Amino acid sequence: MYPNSQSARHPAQTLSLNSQYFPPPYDFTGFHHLPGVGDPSTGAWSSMYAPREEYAYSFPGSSPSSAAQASFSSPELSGTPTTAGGGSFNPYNFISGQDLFGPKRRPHETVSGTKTRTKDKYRVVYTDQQRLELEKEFQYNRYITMRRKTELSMALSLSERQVKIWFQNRRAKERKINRKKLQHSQQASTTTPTPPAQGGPADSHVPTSPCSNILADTISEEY
DNA sequence: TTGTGTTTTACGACCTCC
DNA sequence: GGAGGTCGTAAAACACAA
Repeated sequence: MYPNSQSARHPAQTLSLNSQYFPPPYDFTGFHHLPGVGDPSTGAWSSMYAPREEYAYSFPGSSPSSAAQASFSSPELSGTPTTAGGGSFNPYNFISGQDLFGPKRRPHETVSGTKTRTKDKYRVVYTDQQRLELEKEFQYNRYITMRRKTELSMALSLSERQVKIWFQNRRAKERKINRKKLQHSQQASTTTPTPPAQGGPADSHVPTSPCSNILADTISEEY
């Protein structure tokens, strides 16, 4: 259940944060609208793969950041009441009415009679900027450290709990994707006479990164 | 517009580790 | 015992075909 429990618990502590990290182009199929964001050809990702020290958060308004300055035209930023940015991103004030949860769990109320959820909303929709920064961190390290969690929560106006859960959900998403790829590769291997190559297509996206061991262990668990 | 499938937040249950 | 992991799931948000 606990892949690589030795290192996965605090994986970043075993990493050299100054080491270079060149992850592969990432498939942002999960993002509904990220116009101009995430396209390696535009250099929008150029900052996200920098070593952590060079990757200090610098949002528009503080200092230029290519990724952070990407233009957002999604309804989440332009029209949704939960986002007050409207295009001008303020890292500490771009989700009015959000992050009402705080680090501690809020009292629950009954939803639909049986389910308990936090009070104000069943769930909020994170802005593209928030997801982008979370994704950047995820690409750097599948497991966030406490320090980075604190930094991210402050930078993105999310609670640490939200950041933690986002990473949990993100890892679950990756496992799900890997399972699908594995199923497809297995189906292909059963329908075609030629056996699949070692490490199959499901592995092709795994970056060679400081966290590659963790990734390898995590992914190998799936196989 | 509406029905339907998928993705995204958020949680509870249960587990391991320190 | 607390923190944080996975897993399963609920429901909102979203995409898209008809």
